[in-house]
Amino acid sequence: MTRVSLSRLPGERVLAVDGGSERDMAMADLAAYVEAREADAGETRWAWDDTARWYPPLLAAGVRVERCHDLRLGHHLLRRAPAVDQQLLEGEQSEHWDRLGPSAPSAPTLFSIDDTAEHLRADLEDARQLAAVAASPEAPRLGLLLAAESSGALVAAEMTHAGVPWRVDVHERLLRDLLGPRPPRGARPQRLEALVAEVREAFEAPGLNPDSRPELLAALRRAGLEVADTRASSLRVLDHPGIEPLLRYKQLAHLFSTNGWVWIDQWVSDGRFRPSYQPAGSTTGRWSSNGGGALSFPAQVRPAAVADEGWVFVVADVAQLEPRVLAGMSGDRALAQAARGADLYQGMVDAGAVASRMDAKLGLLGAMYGATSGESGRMVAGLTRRYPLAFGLVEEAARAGERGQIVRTLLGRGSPSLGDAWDRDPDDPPGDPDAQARYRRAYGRFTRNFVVQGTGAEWALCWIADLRNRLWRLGSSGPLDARPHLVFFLHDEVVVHTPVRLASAVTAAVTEAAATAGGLLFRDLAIDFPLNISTVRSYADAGKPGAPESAGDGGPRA
DNA sequence: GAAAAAGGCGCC
DNA sequence: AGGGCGCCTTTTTC
Repeated sequence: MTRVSLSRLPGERVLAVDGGSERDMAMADLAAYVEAREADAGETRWAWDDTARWYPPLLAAGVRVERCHDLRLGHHLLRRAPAVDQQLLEGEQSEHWDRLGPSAPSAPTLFSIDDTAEHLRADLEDARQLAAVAASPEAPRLGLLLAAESSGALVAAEMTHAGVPWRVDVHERLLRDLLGPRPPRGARPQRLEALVAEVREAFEAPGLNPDSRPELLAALRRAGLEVADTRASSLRVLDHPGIEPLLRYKQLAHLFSTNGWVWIDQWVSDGRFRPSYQPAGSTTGRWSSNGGGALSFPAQVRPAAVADEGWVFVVADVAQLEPRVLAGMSGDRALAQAARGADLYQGMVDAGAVASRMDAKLGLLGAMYGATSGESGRMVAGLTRRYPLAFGLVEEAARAGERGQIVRTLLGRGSPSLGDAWDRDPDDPPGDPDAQARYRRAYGRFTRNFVVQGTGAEWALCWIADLRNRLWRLGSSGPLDARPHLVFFLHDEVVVHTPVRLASAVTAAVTEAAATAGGLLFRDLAIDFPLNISTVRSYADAGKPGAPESAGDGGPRA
């Protein structure tokens, strides 16, 4: 494996450092240089400051990169990793790496807005990170985590580049059916306007703006309805003729503002929905999204995600990812046994641990989220005796958090400190013992969930990293644009866009990648990660039993 | 008048 | 007194 670090130099130039040799080239020659090295051996690992800055222009030039080391992600991760000697990360320019945030998705990628990032020496930081990992007692796990994180960054850039196939005509028909024709800028669609009229009439409140909470609350109270807030769940239980149109209004208004015509204009181009992903954007290591709303891909508009002609989606999600991860990381063989099979909760019932599936779910979710009362809290107590290792692990993580200690994921990602979380709530001074105790308990719930959610994110990273490699090999005989590729990923779910003839091979690849991820994380303790997999023409049809590729997309096709 | 906060909803 | 996010609108704050 050859490591080549790439640094940006002033004046549109790039410095490539390969072992002892340095090469200074024009930015315009970069794609050809990278392509040549990739074609040559495929044994190069590129080390660069930020995949989101380097990779999109390479992809645009038709260059695919096999593997990389994302120094920004690596630095951020190692800085918070308890098993890393922090002194090894310090040195020339290290404070710049400390300050490096994610690059803006819309920023021009070839021209930096951040001057300091322009002069960062990637080779210096790369050497520090390698030394820091090598010196750690957890070097193998940290190495795996950095590799997975960097692969994830490649996946993110590739998914934005490829985009989710999007039928604007299907989406617009859906909007028209529900809302009416597209209204002029600033106006409500016909159907919404009609519902507003209904609501105003029912509450005898002419001029009421249902989007205004104070106005709406006042109108509800005038009608004799005692309600503390205007949430749909609070309104649903009320008995008044105005409630039904109001709920309908809220639902459609949300569709209109969040995934309406404006959203199409902004996020769909050339028949592709291109959200922006931010790997490790959440402190637990989960991805976040800073454009397009990839984290809430509403079911309402999924019918518009339709595979190209002759192509299909293979959609896969993991059943009960986090409980399975908890079984693996705690080494709880009883819970691992319950996880053998498609339904972990049913496995717990079959083992006689709980009376019903619902109890099993309540207990496990309560343990992972920190429920203290109610049905969920009671189930936790009973299940702790049955699964002491698994429940003990999250309990210990919560105690550590309450003591103000850092916790870590299986591969070594550290949680943010209690102090770092303070600044979210600056008017909550440490002086008030009551407030402080509340805050510590809240932090304990966070650390409790952190270890499971974070390790779940690590499993998912390993999954998509391995899947990416498998998909590439699957399509190696065909031309670039005929290869199966990932188009969407969200925590425990993937969508692969593939030519029909490769769909069954993709299904196998997704399954094998899940097994690989489990093996990487949990080694000897075998944990099952069963997938729900559908092959569909439209994303909306995924997960429906007995909805094969023949299921329609609603579109007019021959 | 712009920025920040808050309420609400969507996803896992 | 259940974790993590983003985004939209209105309201509040500076």
